[in-house]
Amino acid sequence: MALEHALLVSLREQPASGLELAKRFSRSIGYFWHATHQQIYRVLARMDDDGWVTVTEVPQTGRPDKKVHAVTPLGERVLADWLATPTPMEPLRSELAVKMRGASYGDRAALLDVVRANLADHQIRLDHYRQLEKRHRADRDPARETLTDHALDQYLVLRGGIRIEEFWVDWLTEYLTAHEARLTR
Amino acid sequence: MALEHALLVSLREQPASGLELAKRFSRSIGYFWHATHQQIYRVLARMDDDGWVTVTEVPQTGRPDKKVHAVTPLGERVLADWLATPTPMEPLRSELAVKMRGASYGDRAALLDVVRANLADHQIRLDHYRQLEKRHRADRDPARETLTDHALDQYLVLRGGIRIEEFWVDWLTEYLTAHEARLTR
DNA sequence: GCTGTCATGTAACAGGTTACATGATTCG
DNA sequence: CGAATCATGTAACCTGTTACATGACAGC
Repeated sequence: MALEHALLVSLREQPASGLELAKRFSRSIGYFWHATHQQIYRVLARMDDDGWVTVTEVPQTGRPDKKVHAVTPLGERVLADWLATPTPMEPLRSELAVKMRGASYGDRAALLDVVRANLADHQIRLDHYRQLEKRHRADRDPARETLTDHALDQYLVLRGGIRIEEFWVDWLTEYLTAHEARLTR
Repeated sequence: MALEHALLVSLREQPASGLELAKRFSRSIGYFWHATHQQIYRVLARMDDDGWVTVTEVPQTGRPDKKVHAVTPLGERVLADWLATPTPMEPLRSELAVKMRGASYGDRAALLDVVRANLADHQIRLDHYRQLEKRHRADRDPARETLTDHALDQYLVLRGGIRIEEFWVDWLTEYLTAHEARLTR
């Protein structure tokens, strides 16, 4: 039950419509959380019912009205409480890892191709995140002390995104290297 | 829909009862996949219906009978097909990361404690995995060429477990260090 | 005219979690 | 005698995914 809270974080940064939230979730927050618009609409409706957010219909020219959601004082309290409660350690869940482990029960060459495709995807995403980091440094350096606490948090979460993609690139490379060494023997 | 396939991998390594599988999932395979016994029983029943596994009741002395599941030729084909199909890149989903990002909307000191607790958990798990790796090396080194392909896969997935825990330890340490530096300023 | 974007939603289903239930045996 | 372990399961619920639906405007 964390999508609610992820939405609260995003809405406290900036009130938004359902679709705007969905777009944010494929960017920054999306380093570590993902949600489709259908899911977001459903949860937003519940949050409105529970009084965590208020909804304001904003008319627009040349496009449909949008419903802008903003966090209420109750929502702020709910978020603050959640932030202070311990989070149990979450295990990574990876289909690819299961495939790598079971490789000998199928066509290994085909599986190595699957791994290569995933490696390429992670490499692209890593490059993208590194671009973002570069832009961030160009904006702020060398006056790092001027960062607000929240901007520092955003930066550090981006660092996490970079690190997780480095994990994938390094690990998948290790896997491929070990098996390619065998094939040529 | 990957629990089925994870179970097939585990059952090809060694036929097992539901509870035995649940235990394995909190160990080796569990580096990257987790499942409770309730879920495993439900999925095993479906796999039996679909003819992917056969069930043999094995009487035991002094404890309840167990139902040992073994993979059928059909199950083997299903597994091999699955192994050769591409896996889309899976985003990491982390509640802790959302909290770190939203830290400024709550009590930051409390959140840093939450992060510290998670760091300690990951450190313990990393130490455990490193022990396993050490044991593995002691068993096999320096005759690494004698490893079967499957044993190599098992080792490389353990390497992934080590790498992911290193990711957590390094990243959470970076986060704490950056914020602790602020507090003492 | 077709495709894409903005914007909101419904419905059905699949997957995963939590709580509860049963019954025997072993260990302190 | 009580607690823990082995072993299997049911039921209710929550979360997340996929497919489908609507309607208007913008750009090629």
